[in-house]
Amino acid sequence: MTAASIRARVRAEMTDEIKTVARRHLAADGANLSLRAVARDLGMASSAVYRYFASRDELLTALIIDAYDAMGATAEGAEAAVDRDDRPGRWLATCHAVRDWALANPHEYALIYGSPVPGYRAPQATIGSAVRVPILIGAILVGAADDPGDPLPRTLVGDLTAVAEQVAPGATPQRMAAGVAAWTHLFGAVSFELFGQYQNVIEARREFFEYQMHLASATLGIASIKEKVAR
Amino acid sequence: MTAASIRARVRAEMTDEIKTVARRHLAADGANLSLRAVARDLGMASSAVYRYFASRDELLTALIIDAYDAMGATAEGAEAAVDRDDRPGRWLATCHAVRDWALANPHEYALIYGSPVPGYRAPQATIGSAVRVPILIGAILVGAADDPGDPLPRTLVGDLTAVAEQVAPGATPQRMAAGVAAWTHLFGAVSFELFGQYQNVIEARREFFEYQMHLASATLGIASIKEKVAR
DNA sequence: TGTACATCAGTGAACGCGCGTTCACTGATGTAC
DNA sequence: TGTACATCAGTGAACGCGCGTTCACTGATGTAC
Repeated sequence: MTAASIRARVRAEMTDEIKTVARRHLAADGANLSLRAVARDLGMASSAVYRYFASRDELLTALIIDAYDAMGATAEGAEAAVDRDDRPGRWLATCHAVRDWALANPHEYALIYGSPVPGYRAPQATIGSAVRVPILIGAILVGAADDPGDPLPRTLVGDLTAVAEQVAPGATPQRMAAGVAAWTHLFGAVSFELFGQYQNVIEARREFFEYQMHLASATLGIASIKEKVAR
Repeated sequence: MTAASIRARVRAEMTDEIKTVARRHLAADGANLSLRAVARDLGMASSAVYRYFASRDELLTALIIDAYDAMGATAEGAEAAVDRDDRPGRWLATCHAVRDWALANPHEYALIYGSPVPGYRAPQATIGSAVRVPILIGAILVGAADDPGDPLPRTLVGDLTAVAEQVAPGATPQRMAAGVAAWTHLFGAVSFELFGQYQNVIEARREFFEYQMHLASATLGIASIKEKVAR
């Protein structure tokens, strides 16, 4: 029995090692990652990798799930460290955690938020991990003061009620719309920075990001910390 | 002399044909476009393509410039059709033009706004075309009413003054910051829609996009058409 | 505790394919006199 | 208008490389009695 569990642990370690090397290769090859190159780096025959992953796509899927989970965990940790009543603080902490993780792991970020890999279809299994940051944002906006912005058009109420059920039970559809917009803006900003659109445009990247996410929090309707005091 | 110009025209047509076929291939291969496959589709030897493009990268560059120009031209056309005094209308027309073009040409969009192609570095020559939409947005916000949002931190004034000089001479740094934020949000929204992040989240895509860009225009400080009346 | 068998990790060769780029060449089209 | 030469588009073979996946296999490690 111990023997079996040792075998299992060794197997898990080898699996991790393959993923680690594969992550390194993302930098050079992007999403058209080469199994053979990974095996070469590990000093093993390319066929041996098939003991651990049934195909290249399965390895890619594992990397994608790991990336979502790593980003999600970092964001959750940063957000949890902020006073529960300080919604703007929680929002900004989440934003910075996402951006910091992306800057530290640009190729993994590109894997999950870049252009889709041609010929690759993400399986359902990735969703649970992909949704961690959205859920975090949802939690921040539930129960905040009045709905922000102009009223939500009738055509959108259905969609956003459904989203709220999944991600932020109790949020109004209108605030949920602001949440999805803020989520979109957040990842738009990180992608622009990482994908080079700010080159020769913005130098004070972190400051501009913070200012931008501050503007977004106004749209979210949680801009002022005074809300806390007022209650 | 006519003979020479015929030769030049035939050459230009062949160049276009190669690019057209290459654009078709973007769908299948993404940015790791295959010269040989393009040549095969054209019924010519792969070496013949080298009469027209010195390398695969040069073909890619041509496609990138064309894509920026096509998107820029569409956006300019749509924006020009709106009453000059109607800033929100001009902004929304620009947004919809960008989105419509992206939906109609998803792989070209991915080429210019997706993850960078590994090993490819865009030459300076692309900048002029890349900047057409930013310039359009700049023109919309120049001369609008008061600065929107909270004051711009001192650390950002330099960057945004420089941007304004390039893209919207006369705009204040603070409004320019709102402009860059809106630009970021616009392309963030289009990328999320195209890259599949709204799958099973938002069904009424066009309506949500419009609502989102309407929220963004509030941040831009041009939300209300009343501004026009007030003057 | 010792032995027979089953499981598993890893090998190395092979299949069948694709790629970008170069090079010597042919033949048609243009240019200059 | 006719001829000699230069330019250019396109060919086809070759170089040297890489890829994902399969398959029969060896040898070590575990399991059951």
